[in-house]
This record gives sequence, structure tokens and C-alpha cells, in this order.
Amino acid sequence: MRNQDVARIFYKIADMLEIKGDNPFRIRAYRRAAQNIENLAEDITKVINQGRKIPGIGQDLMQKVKEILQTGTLQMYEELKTEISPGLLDLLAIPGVGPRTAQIIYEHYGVKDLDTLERLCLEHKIQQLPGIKAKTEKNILKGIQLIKKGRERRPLGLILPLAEEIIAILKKKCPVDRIDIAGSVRRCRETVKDIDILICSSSPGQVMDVFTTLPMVGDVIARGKTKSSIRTQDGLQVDLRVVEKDCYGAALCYFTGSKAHNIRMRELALKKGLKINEYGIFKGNKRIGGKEEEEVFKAMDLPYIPPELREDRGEIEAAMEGKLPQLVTMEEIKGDLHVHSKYSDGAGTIAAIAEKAKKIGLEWVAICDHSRSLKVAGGLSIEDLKRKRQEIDAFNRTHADIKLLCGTEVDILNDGSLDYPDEVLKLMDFVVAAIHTGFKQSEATLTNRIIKAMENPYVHSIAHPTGRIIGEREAYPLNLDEIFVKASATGTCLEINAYYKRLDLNDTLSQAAKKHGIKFTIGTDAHILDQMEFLRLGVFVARRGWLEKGDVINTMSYQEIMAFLCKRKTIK
DNA sequence: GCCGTTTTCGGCCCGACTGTTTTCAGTCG
Repeated sequence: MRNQDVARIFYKIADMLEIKGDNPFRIRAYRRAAQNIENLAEDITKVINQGRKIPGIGQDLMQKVKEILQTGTLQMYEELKTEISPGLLDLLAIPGVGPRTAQIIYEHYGVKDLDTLERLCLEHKIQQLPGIKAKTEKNILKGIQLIKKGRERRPLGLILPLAEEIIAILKKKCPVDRIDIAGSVRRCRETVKDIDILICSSSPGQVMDVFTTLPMVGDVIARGKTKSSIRTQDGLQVDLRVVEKDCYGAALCYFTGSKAHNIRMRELALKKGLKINEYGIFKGNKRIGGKEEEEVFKAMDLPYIPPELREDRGEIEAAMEGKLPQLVTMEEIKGDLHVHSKYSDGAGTIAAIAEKAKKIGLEWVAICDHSRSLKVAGGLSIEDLKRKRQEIDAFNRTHADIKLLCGTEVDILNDGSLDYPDEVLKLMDFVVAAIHTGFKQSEATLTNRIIKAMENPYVHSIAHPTGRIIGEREAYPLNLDEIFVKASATGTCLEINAYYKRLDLNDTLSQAAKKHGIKFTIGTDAHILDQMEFLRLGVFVARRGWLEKGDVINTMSYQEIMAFLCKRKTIK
């Protein structure tokens, strides 16, 4: 039973209690517990066996967690399911339909699935219900169609450019004093559900006009004086808030979230006899600040907490103790440690990759092509690899402003051996080892393959360690504890793969690995030149994983990293 | 159901917009 499975049961219980009209704080307790379980970087069974506490889980919920782990379910949950049809929960998923509306529809028509509800809407049966009229019925219909189209979270790497485009248009067409992306995009979550934008302007009406008529608008959901929401033709919701200059910082805090972080901050404020909302910091009725985000934290006697950390995963406690990390920044990154070239399945020549790296502002880039057995990806023969070595050496002799590392992404074969012999690996500046086959093997087999690879002195890092692909493929089963211990013992780095669909290791696993003293390599895994710009996504993951400059070897200069990588080879 | 710098009971974050109302409930973030 995985953490996610336990969390899912608690989320469902919360939904069902909500429909029953239970105590809202009890409902919140279940959601908070679910979220905290979801965020655990370690297996919940292990955490509980060691008697460690999980925030938001008291005596009662702890008992329930244990019951789930032992029996695979929960009696209370099973009982709730007999009271509340699971189909009713699906109604809650419709945007615009909350517990109240779902309950009314269910009571009158016993609707259990979206198709039936859609038919009833089309027959105008829903608008005959108490408190529901034509407009609401139409909105429910829209919501159903939206769900059918898929309202899943989307990768940040695809959404961020859109958010930046909207900002650029608003800046161009309206008088803008300040403007920022807020919400989960600002916190750099790996996937996002919507885009939040905060703006301060001398002409709010004009801002709303421009916003609700943006070229990508498919639908205007709401248009108010301070808040408007649109849905793009692609079905993505974008919310815009206009705020006064003096509230900007407080509003930015508020709309950046996360919700869990905000709740903690507000609770903290209450204890200090203060109140914070999106309009500022208040002592009684008197506003004592809110123009800048820093003021909000300062009022709580806290240092500034970077958006990437605002998930209520311990950042407030760390801030109180003065133990916040100095997060690694994009400016500190000197190179990319995983780019494919034309030698294998990449599209760029050595020279083109170097040129692109220079444009991005890098000092060096490691070109890591696939190894010989990965035929579908144009894996290099030993002869071709040696040719590549020569070309890169020649390039480096004639270029001072950008340096190339000759690398390989060597396959970890089914028995854990590597796809090139040591005498070939030895010729490389940088070796990142990866599993590309046998995903269906057992946890023990897969774990042992990686462990064996880490024992090879020429292997510097493990590429995309868990193999997950966002929205497409689950991580393969691994004993990550064992892997972290081994990585630490052998001095092997772990990769944060920055390709927008991978982001692997992810934030919480990176944070867990850091506790073992492991160092990280960030690589874009770019197969076309433009993908090298995903580098920042890798930095976002690192920041969300609480990593500092010293944890990420991409922050080293060319001389430093060459020395670092060389040292690893001589350990044997 | 959790939790403690108003601590073992009594709190628990808070405001905008919509739609259906005629002062407010529901939903959302």
C-alpha cells in the first residue's frame, strides 16, 4: 500500500463527510492528513513503524492509518460508502458543483454518473430543482463537458510559457505598475491546474477588458472589478486579480499559497494578535503593512520564505528556527549535465549545442549520448564514441568561452552491468547511467541494477532515477532508501532530469536524498536544442527540494567540475 | 479531528463572484 493510496482514502472520506454536511473542521482535518501523507518522501509504513509523528495526524487518524495499512481499507470508509454512492463523489468533481448542489441533485434524481446528469441538464430537469435555475443548469452542463475533455493537471513546462505570454500582453496593452505570476506556477509545482496573475494598475477596468479578450480566451467565467477568470480555448483556467499598490505584497503572498501554507501563516498571525489577508497585515482595524511580501513574513518574525518552499512541509518551522536553506538559483548554474547530440538520437551538432548553451548563459555543457545497446535511440558504438571524444577535444582546443564535457548516458543492462566496458567509460569526462529497459522487473531486481551501477567507479550519476513520466508512466518499483544509502556511500550523484515530463528525481525525493548527503546533477535530457531551455525546470525542482548551491554540482565552474568528476574516477 | 507563546477545551483563514435571491448561500481559491 503506497502513501498515495492511504491519502486517497482520506480525501474520499473528506468528500463524503462534506456531502453529509459534517463539521467543516473535521473535514479539513482529513484533507490535511491526506495532504501530509501524500507529501511524505518516505514510505508511511516505515515512518509509523519507527513511531515518528506525521503532522495533522493525531490519535484517531493514526489508528485509522494503521487500520488501512493492515487491512487495506477502513471500516469507517466502507460504512460511508454504503451511505454515499461513489457516483455522488463524481458530481463533486464538476466545477461549480459543490456538496450542496450535488446533494440536491442526488436526492431528487438519484443521479450517479455524469452521462445521466448531462441528459437531465439537456432535458432541463435540473433547473426545476429548488435553488437552481437555468443559469446554474447551463454551468453544470459546461462543467461536465469540461471534465470530459480532461481537466487534469498539466506540466509546468508547458504552462509557464503561456503565463509569460499573457503577462507580456498585459504589460504591452495596459498601464502596469506591478505584475506577477502567483499560485502554483509561482511555487513551481511540477504540474498546475490553472494560472494566477496579480496586477497593480492605474486602470483596472482596462486591465479586465484586455484580459477577458486575450487572443487565447475561450470562455469568460467571471468578470468583476477586482477579479476575473477566463478559460483558454485549450480549457485552462486563468485567474486575474487587480490589487492596490499598498496591498500588493500581502496579496502576492495570499495568491501564491499554498493554501496549507496560508492557513498556517494566518494561524500564526492570530497568535500574535494580528490578522493577515490579501489586503495587508492588521492589528485590530489598523493596517500595519502589506506593500511588500517581506513585510508579511517580518510581521510574523520570520525571514522571507521563497515561494517554492511554501507547501507547509516544515518551511514555517525552519524559518522560525532560522534554518531555511539558501536555495540554489538559476544564476548559479554553470552547465547542463545531460544533452543528446546527433551522435545518437539528438538533433543538434556538437557546435550547435555549444552555441545554444552559450546563449542560455552557460559555461559548459555535458554531451551524453545513448550507449550501444539502445539501438532505437541510435546508441553509439565504441568507435563512434571515440570519434565523438576527438571532436569534442578539438572543439575545446579552439573555444575558450564555452567548454564541452564528453559524456555518455550508459545503459544499465538487465543484469546490472553497464553497456560499455570500464576502459571505454574511463575515456569519458562524465558518465550518467540509466535504466531504459525491463521496467516490469521486481523491486529487488531494479534496485540491484542501480546499486550495481553505482558501484562502478566511472559512474558519476544515475539518470532519471525513478523512470516516471508525468501523466504517462508510473515510477518503477525501487527501494529508494537502499539506493540513497548506496549513493551516499559511493559518492554517486543522482540526477534531477529537467525534461518537463520527467522532473525525476522530484522535489520530495530530492529533499529526502539530500538528507543522506547526496549530490545532484541537473540535466535537461534535451533531444532538440530548444529543450535545453528546460534547465530552469530542473532548478525549480531542486529549489522545491530545499537544495542549496553546494548540493548541485552544476554550480561548479568548468575547472571545478572537471576536477570533481576526475576525483570520482580515481577512488577505485 | 487536530492542537497548544490565550494549552486539555474551544477554537479552527477569509474574501470575491455568481446566481437566486431581496439579504444570502454556494462555490472557489
